[in-house]
This record gives sequence, structure tokens and C-alpha cells, in this order.
Amino acid sequence: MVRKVVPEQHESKRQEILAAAHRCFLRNGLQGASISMICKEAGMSPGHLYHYFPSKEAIVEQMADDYLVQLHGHFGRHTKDEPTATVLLSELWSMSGWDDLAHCRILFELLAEAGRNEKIHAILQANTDGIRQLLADTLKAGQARGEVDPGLDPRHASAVLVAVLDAAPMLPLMTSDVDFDESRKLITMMIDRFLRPQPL
Amino acid sequence: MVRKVVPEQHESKRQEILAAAHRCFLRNGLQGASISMICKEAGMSPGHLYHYFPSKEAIVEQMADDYLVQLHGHFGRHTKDEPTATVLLSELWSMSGWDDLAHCRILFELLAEAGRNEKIHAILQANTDGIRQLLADTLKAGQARGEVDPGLDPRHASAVLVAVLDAAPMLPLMTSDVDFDESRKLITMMIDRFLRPQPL
Amino acid sequence: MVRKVVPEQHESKRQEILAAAHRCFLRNGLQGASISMICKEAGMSPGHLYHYFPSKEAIVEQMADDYLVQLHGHFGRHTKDEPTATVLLSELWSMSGWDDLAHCRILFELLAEAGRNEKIHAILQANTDGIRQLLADTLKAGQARGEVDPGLDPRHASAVLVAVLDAAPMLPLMTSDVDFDESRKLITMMIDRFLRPQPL
Amino acid sequence: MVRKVVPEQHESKRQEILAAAHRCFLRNGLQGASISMICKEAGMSPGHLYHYFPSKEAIVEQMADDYLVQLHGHFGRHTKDEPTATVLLSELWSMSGWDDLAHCRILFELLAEAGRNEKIHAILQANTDGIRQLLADTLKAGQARGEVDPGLDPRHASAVLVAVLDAAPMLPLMTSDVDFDESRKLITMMIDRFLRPQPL
DNA sequence: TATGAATGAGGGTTCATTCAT
DNA sequence: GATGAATGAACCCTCATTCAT
Repeated sequence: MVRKVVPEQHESKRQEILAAAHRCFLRNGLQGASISMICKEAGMSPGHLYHYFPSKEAIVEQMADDYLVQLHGHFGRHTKDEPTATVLLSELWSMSGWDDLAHCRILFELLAEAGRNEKIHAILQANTDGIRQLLADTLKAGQARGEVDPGLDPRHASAVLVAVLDAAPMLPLMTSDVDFDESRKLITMMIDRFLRPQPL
Repeated sequence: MVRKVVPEQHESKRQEILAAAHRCFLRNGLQGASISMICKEAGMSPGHLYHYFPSKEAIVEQMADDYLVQLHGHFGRHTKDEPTATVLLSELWSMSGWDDLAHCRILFELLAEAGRNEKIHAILQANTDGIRQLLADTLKAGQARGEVDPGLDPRHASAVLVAVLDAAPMLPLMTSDVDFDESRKLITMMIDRFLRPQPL
Repeated sequence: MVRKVVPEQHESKRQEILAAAHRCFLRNGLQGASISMICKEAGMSPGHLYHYFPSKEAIVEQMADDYLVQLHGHFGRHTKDEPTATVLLSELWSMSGWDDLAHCRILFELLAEAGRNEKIHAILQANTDGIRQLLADTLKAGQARGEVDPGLDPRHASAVLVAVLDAAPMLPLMTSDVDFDESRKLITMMIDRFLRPQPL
Repeated sequence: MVRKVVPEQHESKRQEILAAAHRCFLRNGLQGASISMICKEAGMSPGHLYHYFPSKEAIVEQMADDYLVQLHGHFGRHTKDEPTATVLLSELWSMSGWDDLAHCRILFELLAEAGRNEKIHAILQANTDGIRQLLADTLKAGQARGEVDPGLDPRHASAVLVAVLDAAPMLPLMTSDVDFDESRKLITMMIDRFLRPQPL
């Protein structure tokens, strides 16, 4: 009777820590952000933080998983019967500007880390496999409806699509003279032309 | 005059250090690779290393610049008269497999770093501006020859092209069931369809 | 509420560190004493020491302030109605020998440091201003009582007096054949003759 | 025949190094000034510098000796027949302002160092013994002429005089509101009153 | 729950010095 | 006489983590 809300409290504290960690990782990188920074950001003592996570590694992994789930969550909210493009580009179109993209920079931290950390690599692949399945299904539905080039292999095409969509956050880092809406329009156009059934 | 090959020796030592640093950065990340690791990799004492570079920061910056110059060097070796696709995809086609791409992983370190390190950001932008200029010129030549959709804005299209080409190293990190040649083929196809003059 | 004596413990640890640092600084100089020496002297790990002070600089500054406050603390314990000489020379007469003076050697570290470190300079001046105020008041009271030459400007005279009193620790460093009591007697005599109302 | 000016060249190089070292020591302290700083200041490689001095220690010692000899050199240029005060205060009166005194700050470095470095201690004592001898002779002459209180012991008084004169550089470090000429006047007055034959 | 004291290895960097040229 | 390459110990400081309270 004394403890009942505890499990929920526990979970909400974990979320607070993960959010604080995410901000620190954005500011300083996965390796550059220290536990003590995260503690400060979360308003928490190190002893207490270790009550919720067994190690920094665990925080990174959980954060990576949560981030990827949320990043690719847009695809899951569509039905197979919506127009193909609407679904495939939903992530990109849900963003409102470079600020949102800048926030995605953490993806590059994860890609860099995945190259040398097997756990992060596995998390990245598992998440990618998830949306690729959704994308492939969407593509198949599109092919059935005649909206998508039937010559494309759905599995391979889905991989390329994920890579292209995840590459969008590169643009503000690499260029200073390209505006967001124009970029979005071009990427959309590129994917549209890629998928569209080809004339003989 | 005692001097002989001294300046060349100095430069070649710098290159050795940069190569050792590059290997360490690939293995452990920009932040995770320590000076002492780089020293060990380069067979050199820390005091000596600091004879050649004033700080770790300087090593990272020099390495970043060198890497980007070399990465995008393929484009510079073409003339405007070659077929458009040959030039645009020369980087991708010059690679022989995932191993080469894996080696490009350092790009993600740089992208992550660029978000919080103004110097690296500037290096990245300066290099990107360089190849974008080349790509844009190639696109214009292609448009003049009727190989490229005249409706595309060369500056914007070049930005998207750079992002897509640099996104290629994501694939081996994100997937396990896609083979290199198939990926290359698909990306090539996508860009081809993107650029090709569109039927009415 | 788990808290008990925690804040006092914190302060007492700080004092321990400052005392250890003072000993190390005496033995090796402000620059020559290393953090690891201070840690060893204080029986403490470096990580822990930095829990109490943010930098070596901060330790030096705090030590300097504490030392000067204590060094000049003798003057504050007198009332204006005591004989002038008793007050002015109380610091000197409170010492029992060269050992006490040797302990004051740290003053020379501070004087040397003050020439190139603005913070230490400010600490030194602030402390000096403090006792000069007390000395000047004592001199004025002495002048009112007819014990001190009314022709002396109290502010200027106070500066000279501080310098002379603080110069006392020079003697054991510079000479080997002068004994403590004799020196004290001579300095006392000099100041006495300096202040005494002059015959026409 | 080939080498004849070499010894003089050698000596002049040593002087250049010592001058450069002196400037560095003033800026950064005896411990804070590094060999490489001194090399830069002297426009010289470390290997070359070690051709002239066997160690940093040796540079410090030589610099200390040279500095003290020059500092106290004023006394030696007087004859015993000049008025006592002229001789005793010649050092102080030869200075033209706080800048000259600021330059004397290195004395505090030496005093601090003397407390923990036997060699520097010995140099300091030897130099002090030297001028004390001169001062004592001057005092004796003054006593013979009736200008100096015959009750003062020349050896002890000379020690106090050296300390007082060497304390002068403290004033600009400790105060900000005392001007140079006034200070000089007061110190002169104090010493005058100290030495003057006392009325019955 | 929650704190912050405590560790000691390791971070990037500088040091005085030596030595081949 | 003169250079600067080379060393490795030591510099100040931060790290992830543990533990008593």
C-alpha cells in the first residue's frame, strides 16, 4: 500500500535522465558528455543516477533505441492504403525546419558509434530492419497499386530510402546557402522519380 | 649549412602522425582516441608529437581537411565533357566494397563533431562548397548537352547529390542483408532517374 | 533528512587541504608544489581534492587570503587606547623566533606572484588596505595623545610601516650572524625613533 | 689564430641568455619560466643554450648572483668620506620611479627560492654579507664623524638597513595610493631618524 | 530515495634535458 | 657553434563508478 506509484515514478525518472542525457549528447557528443554533466542537467546526484541506470553505456544504448524508435515512428502511423509517397516521406514532411534537423544530429553520433560499438550497431540495425519492413510493405502495396516501379526490389529499395531520408540532416551541416523547403522539395522529387514506374 | 632534407622529414612525420591518428579515430572516435594511443600507433613519445602539432584539436582539424580533400578528390579529375553520370558517381564507383565504405565512417565522426565544433563545421562547409561547385558545373554541362533535366537548379541539386553520395557509408552500418554491388546499382539508378530529363 | 554535520565537514576538509597546501607551498613554492604533492600531504586523491576546490589557482588564492588575514590579525585585537608602539609592533613581538619568521616566507611567494597574477595582487592589496586602515587609526590616536610625531601623514606612514614589518622575514634569509632578539630590538628601535615627536 | 675572439663571444652569449632569462623570470617566475621560453626569448635552440649553461639551475644561480651584484653595486662606488646618508640611501635615490622598483620584483623570487634552495640561499647571503660589510664601514665612519648614533652596533644595524632598503619594492605591490617620491622621502626620513645621534 | 564523499587511472599537455647531425 | 628531433616523467585536471549515510 505504501508503494504503488513507485514503478511509474521510477520510469518517469528514467525518462528525465534520458532526456537530459540526450541534450548533453547533442551538445558534447556521446563520449564528450560526462556522467557529471548529465547529473547536472538532470538535477541529480551521481549516486542517484546510478540507481536508475547501471552505467553510462546503458544510458547511451537506451537513448539510442528511444531516439530511433521515435525518429522512425512516423511510418508506423500510416495504413498501407495511403498514397505511397505520403508514407515514405512522412518523416521529412513532418519536420518544420532546420532546427528539427539539427536535433537529428545525434544520428551521426550513433552512426559513428555503431562502427565501433557492437551493441549500438545492433540497436541501429534492429531499428532499421523495423522500418525497412514497413517501407518494403508500403512499396509492395504501391507496386500492387501501380504507383511504384515494379522492377524495384522492395528490400533493397527500402535500404536506400532509409539512407536517403537519414541523410537529410547532413544538409545544414554541409551547406549554408540552401534553404529547408527547397531541400525538402528536391529530396521529395528525387524519391518520387526514383520510385515512379518508368516509361518504356 | 647543415640543413638537408629537414623540411621534408618534418612534413613526412606530420603525415605519419595524421595517418596514425586517422586509424585511431576510426577505431575509437575523435574524442575516444587519446593522444597516448596516437603516440603508440605512431611509435612516438607525447613530447615529440607535440613538436609537430600544437594540440589534439589541430590534429583533428588537419585530418578532417585532408580526409575530405581526398574523399572528394575524384570529382576534380574529370573534364566537363565526360558523360554526366560518370563524373557524379565517380566516387562511388571507385570503391570496391564495404571495406572502403567502412573506412569512410570517419565522415560520421566529422558530421557529429561539426554540430558542436565551429572549426570542423567550417572545414566541412568549405570542402563541400568546393565539390558542389564542381558538381554544379558538371550538371550545367549536362543540361547543355541535354543529359540533365533543365528544370533542376544546379546549386540545390548539387547539395542533394553530395548528401546522397555521403550517405552511402550508412548502408553497411544499418543493414546486414544488402550487398555492396546491389546498393551501388540502386543509388546510381536513383540519381540517374533524378537527373534525367523528364518526359512531358 | 539525512543531513547532519555535512556542511561543517565540508568546510573542515577545505581547511585541511589549505593547511596541507600551505606546507607544500613553503617546501616547494607556489608553482613548485604540485596537486599530487598536496594530495599526498592531505591524504587524499586528486579527484577528491577537486571536489573541494575547482583549481590549483583557487587553492593558492584562498590560502593567500587566509594567510594574510591571520598574519595581520594581531592588529585587530587592540584598542585605540593602548600605547602606540604596543599595537604597531604586536605582530613582531608575538613571534618567538626565526622559526616563526621562516614560516612567513610564504609572504615572498605571494609578493613574487602578485607581480604577475592580478588576482593575488588584488588579494594582497585588499589585505594591506585593511591593516593600513588600522595602523593609520592607531597613528592618529597616537598623534592625539602626543606619542607620535604630528608631522607624519598617517596614510603614508602606515604604508611604510607595513613594508618594514613584512620585511622582517628577510633577515634570517639574508644573514647568518644576526640573532632574532637583537633584530627585533633594532626594528622596534627604528620604528620608535621614526614615530616619536621630534625635538625642535 | 683562428680562435681568438671566441671566449669573448662565448661570454657575450652567456650574457644574452641571462638577460633573456631575467625577462622570463620576471614575467613567469623562476619555476614558471621554462627553458623553451628562455630559448624563444633569446632566439636560440635548446641544444645551443645547453652549450652555454649546464642546466636551468645554473642559469638561475648565475642570474641571481649577477642581479644582486648589480642591485647593491651602488654602495661600492662611494668613499668613506661622503656623508653617511648619501651612501646608505644611494640605491633608493638612484631609482626614478615605480617602474625601476617593479623591476626589482625578482628579488622576491630569490627570497622565496632561498628558503628552499641552499645554493640560492648561499648566493643571497654572500651578496648580503658583501654590502653589509660596506654599510658597516660607512656606519663606523659616520660614528667617528659624529653623524651616527654611537650606540648602534654596526653589524646589526647594517642587517636592518639592508632589509629596509630591499623592502621598498613591496610598496607598489601592496598599495595603490602611495606615490613614489613620498615613499622615498618617508623611508629616507625613517632611516635618518634611526641613525641620528639621540638627544640625552 | 537520494546525497555527495571518495577513488585512481587516464585525459591533454609541458617539462628539462640529450643527442645526432 | 648551432639545430631541432626525441624522450618519458610529471603537470593539472576529469573520468566513470562505488559506497556510507
